[in-house]
Amino acid sequence: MEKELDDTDCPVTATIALFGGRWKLPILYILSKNTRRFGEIQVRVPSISKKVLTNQLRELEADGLISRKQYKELPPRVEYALTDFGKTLCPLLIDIAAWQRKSIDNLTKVK
Amino acid sequence: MEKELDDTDCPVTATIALFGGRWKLPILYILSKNTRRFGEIQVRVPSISKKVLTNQLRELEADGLISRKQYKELPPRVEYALTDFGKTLCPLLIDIAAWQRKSIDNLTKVK
DNA sequence: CTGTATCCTGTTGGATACTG
DNA sequence: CAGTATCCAACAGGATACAG
Repeated sequence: MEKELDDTDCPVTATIALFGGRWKLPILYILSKNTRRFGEIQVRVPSISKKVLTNQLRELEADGLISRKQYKELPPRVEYALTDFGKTLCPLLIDIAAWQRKSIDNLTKVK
Repeated sequence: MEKELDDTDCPVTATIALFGGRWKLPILYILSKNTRRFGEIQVRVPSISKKVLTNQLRELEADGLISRKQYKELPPRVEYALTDFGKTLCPLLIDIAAWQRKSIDNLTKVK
């Protein structure tokens, strides 16, 4: 009866690896609303540098959560969107946002 | 109509700050099952050092998600448990675990 | 048992400049 | 516009030793 985490500890850890990055959840949330260009994402994630944003996007792409479509134009245009797999996270994003709204008192109280 | 993240981007970020640490979600999950002593947690979170575990526990405590009860015994005993506030995260933990189970194929595929 | 203190290394992330 | 390249500082995290 000491096996209670074999099914959910490692899984939880694996999931965290997907969107545990400091900016990944916000990015996923933004893309859940709209396909967005690089600059649009950057504007919507305050105080993230191009370097870090690039890195986070690459990781999300490598994990199959988002897609990257590059248009061969001048000036260049790149659009990011959730993949079908990434879209399966949307309910979770909504739950997290709902939990936060419910708990905002506690959050601000501690701060 | 460009306000879609004022309500949920920052909130998501704030929530991530609570359990975004690499080990926090596993720790919370473990404590959602049982009150646990320091050593018990350490055994159940593979390859976490005492230093990091201590740090994560302190942060979770500071955020009001877990409580720390120290017994003045020899040898010392310390028990960690979810606070009422921490318990409100349980449904979220369950959702995350459920999502992972549903998506394990994609997860292993990408790896 | 439950930590703290110290040292040390690797990674992360900011600033800046540059490219196609 | 959408990055890449480079340098650098700060912090995270492991190993080890020690303490109450």
